[in-house]
Amino acid sequence: VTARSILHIDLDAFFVSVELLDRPELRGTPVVVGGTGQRGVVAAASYEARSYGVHSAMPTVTARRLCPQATFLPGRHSRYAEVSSRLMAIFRDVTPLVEPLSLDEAFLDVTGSLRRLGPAPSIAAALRDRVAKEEGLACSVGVGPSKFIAKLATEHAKPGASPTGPVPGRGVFVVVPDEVSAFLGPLPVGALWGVGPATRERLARLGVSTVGDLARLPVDALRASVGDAVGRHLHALANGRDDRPVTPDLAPKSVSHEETFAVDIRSFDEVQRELVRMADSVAARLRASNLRGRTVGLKVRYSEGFRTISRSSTLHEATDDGLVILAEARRLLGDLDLSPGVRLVGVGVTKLDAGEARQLSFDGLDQPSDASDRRPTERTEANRAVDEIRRRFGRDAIGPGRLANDDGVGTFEPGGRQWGPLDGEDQGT
DNA sequence: TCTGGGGTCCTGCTACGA
DNA sequence: TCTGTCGTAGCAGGACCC
Repeated sequence: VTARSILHIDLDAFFVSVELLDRPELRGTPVVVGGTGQRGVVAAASYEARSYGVHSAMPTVTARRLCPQATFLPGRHSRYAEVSSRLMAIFRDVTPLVEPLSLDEAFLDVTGSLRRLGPAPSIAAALRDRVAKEEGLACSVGVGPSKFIAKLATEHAKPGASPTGPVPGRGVFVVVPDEVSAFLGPLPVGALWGVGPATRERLARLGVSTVGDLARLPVDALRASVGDAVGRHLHALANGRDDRPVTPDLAPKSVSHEETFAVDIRSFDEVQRELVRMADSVAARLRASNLRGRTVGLKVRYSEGFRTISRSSTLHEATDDGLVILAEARRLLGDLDLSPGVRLVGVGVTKLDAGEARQLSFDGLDQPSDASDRRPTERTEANRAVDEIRRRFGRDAIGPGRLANDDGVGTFEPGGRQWGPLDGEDQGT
């Protein structure tokens, strides 16, 4: 078996770097992209902002306290997606085996490209040059014999931040097969993909703090502590075993939309109104991806204790119709007590199937669909028309009647992604 | 204190049929 | 017919990732 050559590419402070392309005057200053309201979190921070202790997932309120002079930007998901698709195209020039992990990260299996393009570290360096030249963006690349080693290697390639300012990174970091154990051994267990605070705490109770400690632990002790599947997986990783292939075109397994409100909601009517918007958004995205889902899920998070509950149920057949999803979400909402104050509501769909071409025969026209009295093919036609109108005139051009104002104008915003709620006064029109 | 949004995967429980 | 067991599916919740 010949060793594989896997690259893991990670764009440096991606969202911020894209913003700087459009606002070069902010270069070299602290910039934070993320929710701008009271309940948002940081999605990305420039290395200048990181020197003040700001990091992603930190509440924006905390970031403002640590670095009040930073420029806070709300984030433009569609712009990042557009740049990301060009980056992925560059990666696919090197190999068709590109597995995007997110907008700013991907695995590349270049094993089959070595004869044509040279050794993996040279491919990595060439890719960095191309991304810099064509997109004006910096990225870091990890090279290793497996996905997991390549990903860890990237951490050693990235820039950093110290209290005195940004620290340049190596750009490319290579771990060759012979060096895997020496590379892994001293790393903290938290460096392993899949070890978060909860698992780290359990491992600490077993006296495990480094990957080397974990590798020496009997697999059965590990399974007893963290569960069967997780235990086996971590034991293999700690011993440098990871044969997961780089898989392009992974099909999505769920589609969801959730929102945290700037101010808690207590009324049933308000929650219902949000459900209309979210079900519409999820359905539109399903149709855009030619998918349909069978299990509908509802998520409600209370402010009190940050407690989250979820309810789900499985339909007789898969759907991409907002009304069907809405009806099920409403049923799941049922008699939940909303009086403590709801900070987040979400609607999602799982158990996805490819939405095969619709049967346009007259079969089944006599039965009403689950959610409305209208006939299924009529609903399909209506949904198609809505999708077409939105494609031509924008997302706000048409939407569920319940979301319209008295004058018939609505802010439907079905698919917009945000990084936290807007400030109260900006929300809802 | 404060903790987004969109995901994946795993676990524990229950119900159910063979 | 009753009882235990096993595999599987559905569901709720949690951990984790970027």
